[in-house]
Order: sequence, then structure tokens, then C-alpha cells
Amino acid sequence: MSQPKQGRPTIVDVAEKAGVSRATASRALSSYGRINAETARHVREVAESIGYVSNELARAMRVGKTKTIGLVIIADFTNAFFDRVTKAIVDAARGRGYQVLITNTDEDIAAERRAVETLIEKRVDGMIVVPSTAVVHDHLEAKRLGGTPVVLIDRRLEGVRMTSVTTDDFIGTEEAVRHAVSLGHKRFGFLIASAGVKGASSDRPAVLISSIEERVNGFLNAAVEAGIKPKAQTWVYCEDSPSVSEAAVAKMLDAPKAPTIIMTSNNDMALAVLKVAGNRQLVLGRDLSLITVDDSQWLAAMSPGITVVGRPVEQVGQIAVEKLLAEIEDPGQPAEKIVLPTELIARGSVANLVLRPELDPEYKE
Amino acid sequence: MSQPKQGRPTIVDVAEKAGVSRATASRALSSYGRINAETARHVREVAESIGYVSNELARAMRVGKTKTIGLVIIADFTNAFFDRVTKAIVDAARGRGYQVLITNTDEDIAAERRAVETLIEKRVDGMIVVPSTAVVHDHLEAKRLGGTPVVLIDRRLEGVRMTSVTTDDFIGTEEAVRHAVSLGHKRFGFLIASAGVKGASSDRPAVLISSIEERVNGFLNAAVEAGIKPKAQTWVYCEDSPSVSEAAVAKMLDAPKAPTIIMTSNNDMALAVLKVAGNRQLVLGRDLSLITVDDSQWLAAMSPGITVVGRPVEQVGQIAVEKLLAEIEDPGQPAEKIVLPTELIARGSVANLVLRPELDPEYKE
DNA sequence: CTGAAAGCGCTAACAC
DNA sequence: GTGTTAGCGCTTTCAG
Repeated sequence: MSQPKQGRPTIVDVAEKAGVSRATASRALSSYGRINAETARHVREVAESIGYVSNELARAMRVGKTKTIGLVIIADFTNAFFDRVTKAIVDAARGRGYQVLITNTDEDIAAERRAVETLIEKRVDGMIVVPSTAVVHDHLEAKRLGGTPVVLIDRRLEGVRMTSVTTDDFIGTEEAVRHAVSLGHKRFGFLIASAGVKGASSDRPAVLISSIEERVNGFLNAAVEAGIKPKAQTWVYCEDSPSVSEAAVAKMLDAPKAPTIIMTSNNDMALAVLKVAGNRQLVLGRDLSLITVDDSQWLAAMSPGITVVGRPVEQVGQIAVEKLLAEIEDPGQPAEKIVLPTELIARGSVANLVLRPELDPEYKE
Repeated sequence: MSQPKQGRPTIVDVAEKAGVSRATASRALSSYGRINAETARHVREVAESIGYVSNELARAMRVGKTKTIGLVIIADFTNAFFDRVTKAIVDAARGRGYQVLITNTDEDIAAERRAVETLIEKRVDGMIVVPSTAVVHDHLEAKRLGGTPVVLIDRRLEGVRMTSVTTDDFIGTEEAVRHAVSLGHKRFGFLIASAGVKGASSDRPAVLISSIEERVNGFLNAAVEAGIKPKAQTWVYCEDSPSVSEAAVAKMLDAPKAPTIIMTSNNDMALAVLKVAGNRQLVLGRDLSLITVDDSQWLAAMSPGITVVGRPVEQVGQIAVEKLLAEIEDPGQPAEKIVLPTELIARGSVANLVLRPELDPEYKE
């Protein structure tokens, strides 16, 4: 008799061995309701001794809460934003007793739809999503979500009433342009990674995700303000692939009145500039200048360090978790559009053409 | 009558509305067993129309499989290994219909223990773990795991019969040293990030995680083989923090017979070298040489590019998933120790002292 | 081919 | 303070 137990011990095993009922065992283990301190201790000891591990699946089913949140991200972890924000989210969630189920969309809207569906099937208590495109999606509509709260990060979405946590890239980019102008730059290149674009083109795509749109508008605004003529601005919307972006940089540099500074919309584009500059023996901060968005340890450690529009990435993640859990634990929170400030971190990658005008190839004595 | 439904529609709602039994509805939705094609189609239509989404929690509880795997990682995503491997794992798992629950340990053994426990509570079908230390852990013992399969990555663990997927860092490091020797280097610095170490010291810690141990042994072996005298080797086991590692690099460089080349055990240490070199206006590949382990886009894009021991990180992730799922879906697989080859990627960060011996500060004409 | 019913492991009324 | 019991939503024998 007494078959060797199949599988893991359950709460009934604990109850039996402790000589109490399931309910008492449960009370002891979850420490709720009234229970004699002594019995509780005993039950816990028994549980420990037989290696009982609570089954969160069963508990979740009963209680209706999984203590799990989903993260839908364009898991291009090579990108200095997503790796940092993922860590921040995982850590913040864990600190509050939540686990995170991660799904990757690679900027693909179909994958995003499936990811959201899967997370709902797994009954996550809520999710944090980086939306792949700017158009409103049915899969993020209230009826589809069926009450599962969602917080958007990095990008806002028009037309949905949903909390979002983003950064003020408009002002960030403006500041960057002003900084360059103050150092004497007059001819700008702007290299914009655009998901969905094939190849590279100077035509603005019909829709841009909000963060990119802000960078574009901020750039434009500051350029106008500084009196930079459109002819002195080279805009390139570029597929996010090394070969295309490097070709785009090369083309910029080969143009008659090449820009003295290139601004890039993300790390991948900055890498292209670094590569091409390296190949051509161009020294940054002297022969060519560069500013990009999103800081990373690498950008800071290089020589010269790269000037960046720093974004409070960890904060974005933390606040997103905070807002999401607030809504989960106390539904009915108002939707907020939280916008965090950026910070220009000036390093050596922007040449000072005021002090050293001869660094501008177009300079005539 | 007909209360407005609380919560999400269940399979009973589908069954009722389709005029069939729960069993039939289930069969239609999970496409198993015998069922009339027409009924099946009808049921699925109804399900679609009322926005039914299957409850994987309930299914998992019934079936005993969550289709979820856990990832226990030292989620220092700034590290070029963990971001890449995480993406590889998430993608590979998704391709096979599994989701991944991610937990971060920050190299803390207590956190790791809790993470494993939590994953078991959530009843993951298996897990992939990067063990924090080299000593055998009770939380990874068979009885604790209670049958949940585990695959180790990046680091092996002695004394546990468990599949592991690692890289051949011994040979990788050997190759790196030989490469440097072939370019005329005779004085080496070796900067080793060691979790648990406080400050920096030349004393070898009692236990090293397997990947670091291999790097250390590989270095030593190649150094002996090349006849590099112990006095010409500066070993520093270093806390993984910028201030400490930068100080360690500075100290190395200030020593009487400073190394011409520094080998670093990971990206963080390489960053320290970059920083210090930058501060001192030392040009890599000329005034100081550097080789590190783990490639990244940044290392490749810099000027000069940094020579690295490249590891097949994506492959590590993919194989880990493959092996784990094999064991999950067909228990009883033999434990394997899989070791993947590394590849030396020579770029410009190692000066050629054979061609240009004058680059060695100790050089006397 | 379809339906009835048991039960996965847990919690929370509700009794006592 | 403790026990009894009814489900959470699903799959899967077992009958029919």
C-alpha cells in the first residue's frame, strides 16, 4: 500500500501528514484567516519536510490572479533601449512579487498580435507593450483585451485610452541640434531608422511611431529656429540593417556639401556612422561629428565619447511597472500619458567649429 | 435573466451557444479525438464570435504542461552575452510554441534559489539557468527540482548530472594569447571579472565559475607554452564595478614594466580599459593593446575594432532550448556536456610589435 | 461521433 | 479555530 507518490506533493498530502484539513493547511501556508499559531507552524514544518511547493497554477485559477505580467517587446536586445528597459521591468516586477513573461515581436505586427493573444491565454494580470506601429490596433482594443490592463512604453498610440510612459524626444532632439549649432555646425545629416521602410529614402513615411516622429519634429523645429536651410539638411529614412545604413552614411558623406554632423535616431544607425567613419579613417569629433539617441556604456567609453540624448530608460521601466500594478491591484485608474525628460550628455564626438573652423571641409580662409 | 457575463467567456459559453456539450466544444477547439468536421467548424465560429480565448491556466492544470520555460539569468543585460542569449532563447522557444518566464539573479545565490522556487511554483515545464556560482547547489538538486528538467548555459557545474551548453573558453583564450604572442607581445595583463570578489587582487579566488576558470587556465597554458615569465604577467581578479576595474587598469599601466597588452575576461572589464586608455590619450592598437571575450556590435564598429574571442552565443541559446524541450517532451534523455567552439576575431586593437617594435615602451634601440 | 462526469490543486464561503 | 464543500475552466476517460 501507500503507493510511492506520483509527481509533486499537494496540499492534501501536507494536510494528511499534518493531521489537519485542506482548509487549515491552506490557511497555514497562505497565512490568511484565523489559525492557531502552533498548528500553523506545524503545518509549515510538515510542508517543508515533504518538499511541498505550492502550485501557483491552481492558486491562480482559483484566485484569478497569476502574479505574472507580460512584456511585449521588439526584442532587439542589441538595441541599447530594450535591454535596459527589460532589466528594469524584470527587477521592478520581482520587487513587487510579480514575474514577467517575455515575448518578442521583432517589429512585426502579426507577431505582436499573436504575442498579446498568447499572454491573454496565459492570463497575465497585465502587460507592458512596445507597440510595433503607430496605427491603432484591434488587438489592443478594449474588447480584445477583455479587461487586461496594458501600459505602453517608448511609443504612444493615438486613439487608445491607455497609460503610456515615454520620453520627451522632441525636446531632447531640439537640445541636441542646438548644441551642435552652438558649436558652429551648419550642415546636418539626420539618419532615421524606420521600421517598415525598405532601403533608404529622403521621403518621410506616411506613419512614424511616436518616438521617431518626435525626434523628427524636434530636429526640424530646432533647425528652423537656428536658420539651417533645408538644403543644408540631409534627411534619410533608413531600413534598420547594417548594409543599408552604412551605404546611406557613405552617400551622405560623398555628397557635394556633406554634413559636418550626423544625428542618428538610434544605436544601430550610430553604429553605421562609426563603421563608415572608421573605414574612411575619419576621426569623430574632428573630421565628422555625431550625436545619437540613447546612451550606453560603450558610447561613454569610446574615444572620443559619443554625445547622446540620454533617456531615463530604467525609470521608464520602473514607472511602467508601477502604473501597471496600480491598475491591476486597484482597477479604474485614469489613463495617463507620462513623459519623462531627456538629458543631453555632451562628450567629444561633436567638433567645435567655432574654436576650430578649419575642421569644416567647406571652410575657406 | 441572462446576467451580463462576468469576465471572459469560457468553453461552457461556447458550448451552450453552439448547442453542444463541453466535451465536443473542447474537441473542436483543441482539434483532438473524433469530431464531425461540420460541428467543429461551427463551434470554432461561435468561439470566434463571442471572443473566446482559451484559458491556458486551466488547460495546463488539467494536462500538466504549461508550455512555459523559465530562464534564470544573471540579468546584467549590459553584458553582451546575456542580451544575445536571452533573445536567442525567447525566439527559439517561441518557434516551438513555448513562452519564457524570465528571472534575474544579479549573480546572487539567494536570488537564484528564490527564482528557481518561483519557477517551480509556476510549474514551468523546464528551465535554463546560468548558475551564479560553481559550488553545487541544493536548489538544483534532483529532489528539489522534482523532475523539472534543467539545462545549464555558459557555466558548468560539477557534481550535478545535468545537460550544459558552454563554449570552449580554454582554447579560445589560448588562441588569443598565441595571437598576441605572434604579434610580438611579451608582457601581459589579465583582468578577470570575478563575482564575489571585493576590490581587486592578484590572488586567485577559491572557486571560480567554470567559464572563468577555463579562461584563466587557457591563458596560463598559452603563456607557459610561449615562455612568458610569471613576472611578465599581471593577473588581477576584480570586482565587477567600473571604479574598481578602472583603478585596476590604471595600476597595471603605472607599474614599472607595464603590459603591452591587456586581456579582459568580459565586456565590463574591456570597458574599463577603454575608459582608462581614453583618459590617458592612449590609442588602442598602438600605445596599448586589448583583447576581450564576447563580441558585440560596438566592439566591431569602434576604431580600431577590438580583437575578441567570439562565442557562438545565439547557438548556445538555441541548443539549450532544443535540449531542454527534448527532455521535456521525451524525458530520460542522457545528460550531455555540450561545448561549442569559439572563434578569434582579429581586429585592430592588438599592436604589431614585430613590425613596429618601437611601440613597446620598453624597447631600446 | 457526442455527452456525462470526474478531477487537476487550490481557496473561500459557510458551517460547526 | 477548524472542517466541509463547492467550484475556478479545462480535458479526458467511459458510456452510449
